[in-house]
Amino acid sequence: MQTLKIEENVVLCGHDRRTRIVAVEPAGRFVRLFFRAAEGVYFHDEPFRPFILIEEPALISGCRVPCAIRSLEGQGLFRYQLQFDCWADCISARDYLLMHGGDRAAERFQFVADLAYQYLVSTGTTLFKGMEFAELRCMCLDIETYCTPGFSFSNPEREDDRITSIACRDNHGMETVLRGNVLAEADMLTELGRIIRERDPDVLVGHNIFRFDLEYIRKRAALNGVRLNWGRNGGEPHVVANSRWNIAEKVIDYPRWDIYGRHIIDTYFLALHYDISQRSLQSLGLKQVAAHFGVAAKDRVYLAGSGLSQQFEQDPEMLYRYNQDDVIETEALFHILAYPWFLQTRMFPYSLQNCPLRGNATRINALFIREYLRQGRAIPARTAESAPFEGGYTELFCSGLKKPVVHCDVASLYPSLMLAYCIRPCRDELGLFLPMLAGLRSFRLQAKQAARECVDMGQRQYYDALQQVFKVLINSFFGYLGASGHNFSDPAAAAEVTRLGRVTIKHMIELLRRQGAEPVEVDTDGVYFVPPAGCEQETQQRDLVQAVSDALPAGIDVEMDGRYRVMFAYKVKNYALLDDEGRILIRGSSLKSRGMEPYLREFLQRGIELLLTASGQGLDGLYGEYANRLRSRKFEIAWVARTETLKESPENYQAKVRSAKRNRSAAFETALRSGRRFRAGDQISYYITGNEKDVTAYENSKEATAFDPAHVDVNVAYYVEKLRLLNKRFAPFLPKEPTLFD
DNA sequence: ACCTGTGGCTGATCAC
DNA sequence: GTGATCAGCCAC
Repeated sequence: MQTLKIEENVVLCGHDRRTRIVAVEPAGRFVRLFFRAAEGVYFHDEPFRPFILIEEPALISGCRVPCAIRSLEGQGLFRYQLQFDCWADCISARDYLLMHGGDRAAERFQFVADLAYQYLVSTGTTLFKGMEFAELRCMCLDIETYCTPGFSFSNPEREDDRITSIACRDNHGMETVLRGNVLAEADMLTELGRIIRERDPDVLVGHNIFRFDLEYIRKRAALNGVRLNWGRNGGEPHVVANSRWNIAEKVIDYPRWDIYGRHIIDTYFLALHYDISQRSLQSLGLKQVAAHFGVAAKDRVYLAGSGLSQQFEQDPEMLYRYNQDDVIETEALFHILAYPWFLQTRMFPYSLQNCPLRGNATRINALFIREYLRQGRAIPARTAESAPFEGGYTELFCSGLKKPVVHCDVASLYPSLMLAYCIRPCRDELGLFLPMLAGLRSFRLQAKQAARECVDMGQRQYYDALQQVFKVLINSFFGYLGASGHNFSDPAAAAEVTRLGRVTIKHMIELLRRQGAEPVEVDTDGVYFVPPAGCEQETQQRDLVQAVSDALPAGIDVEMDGRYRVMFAYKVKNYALLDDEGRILIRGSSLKSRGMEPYLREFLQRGIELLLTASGQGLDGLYGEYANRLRSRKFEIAWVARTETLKESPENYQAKVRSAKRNRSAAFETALRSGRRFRAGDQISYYITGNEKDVTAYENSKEATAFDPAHVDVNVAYYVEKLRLLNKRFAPFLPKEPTLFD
């Protein structure tokens, strides 16, 4: 087996081979590097010159801060690298440039306010080289809190509320629950600090640790007069900034915490990352995510969130077990979800904590900057906001039930087009883009091959995770090209890639038609089609797809991706499939959105099953069953409640409503009425009250947690109407009913 | 102080 | 009622 020599690729992995660095932190005029050795962690300090990239030295000429100027070669806008003696000088110079650069000051220089990034970029070092994931010491942390009766959430500022239990566990055998009925809260916090310093973890892990545990602990520590000396310099965990994390269409507001010498990883964020690409999680709660990955704690204790306080008073040992189960699951999730980030931290100039918080394009941009600076080359200006460009070709040729159906697609369409037609960013003078892409693709193939050949399970997992990481990066190259605000992106080149994509897929459809196939649905890089008569065998279908592939240009390969007994083609990007094993696959937001109330989602799923397996026979009965259940009011409130993610804070929403920038919405109105503080990224479940089917939702919504089974205020008419409308969607696809006129 | 892209469907709300 | 617009979620 050929070994993967990815670390020899200086563009992808940096040009410095130093190993076992686990943290980079400021230390006056130096940086302090922390190394993990067999006997523990040691550090040494190194001189460090933080930098600002700039158009011309004249911009800084009036600034008294001492700096060296390094000239960079090439046509890029930023032709000079200012180098400072220390971080504070660098910040002063940045402020000077902002003050004296005129209207477009921010465009005339480039500064990244991340010390570790700057050090790693300018030295070509990365963290964790030469280390196994298991050597990284991580400690999971979870607290339980007491909530004064009458309130639905614990508040650290309320007098009687407090921490009742702290569970921690590291990956080297330490496991403890600090008990709130034995220790005073102050002693719990002091003991927690002692454990952290003694175990000296590189990573502190928690589920929702950013938005809950750290905040709560800090407030209770302040009230109790306990100093949280958790850092490797004895410093306290502190909020650097209130930050905002954008991932896909989601926005999350969170306080960015820092602990000197350690990384903080929130498995909630990692789960969200996973869900954005897989869309398979029911919820992002610890228990649901753990169940999804099959790592729920053995004999897990389940306690309802609202009952934790009573549990503490009546039988605290049960609460401690529950708390302990939480950290067991958090650790299991960390091992699954953080591994790809550990691998990426060995490549990109970011800390483990920051790597998942940066977007794909930002991380790719950092690779360019690192290599350009190493070669002493000027950096182009960040791409301006570009006009929107056309994307992939989509079309539904016919709707309804089709059988049988084959799916074929072009293997990684956009990367293949960029490589086959040499499409690259115009300002990449060193020509890094395509070799990087080709390198990643070759490494991915090698990693996949290695994973297949591996006998050792650990090795196989390593190669498998590695190839997944490469896959994500490869696919991000197109996104990078089309993005604005990065130094080497080029939206015009991205538009050319999508244009070639449309040409390619249309050519493919034409070739399929010539073979007698009937295309049903096409989306960007793949086609569902009914094979021609006499092409029922899998081998025949493979041959057909191969013929199409052979007729396309070299480097553009079409693969058979799946074959199905029946397809329900509803609309573009919305369809359902029945495969040979009888499994049903549902795609598209109109057929399986999580924004849909559970009873509707369930009804739709069962309806689609009837459609695919029995041409829709039994749908009337199904409708009756659901309507009756609604009318009987015999259901949990969650069955009809809608759960939405708030994309902004309620205050922000109110401001927009006031200035008529947006309409009112039930989710926000419910959040505002709750009296609780909601942040962007929080979820809320609500149901509709009243008696009329067409009530205004935002005036008649109630939070699901406030549901009192005693008053039955659920608006059944409203929910039956929604069911009726959903049921009507099936009508066009059912066999024609005989009517009086027939 | 932060940011990968476009295309499409649905429901809620609001102006007309 | 109808159409426009926005927000949310999803496919690729």
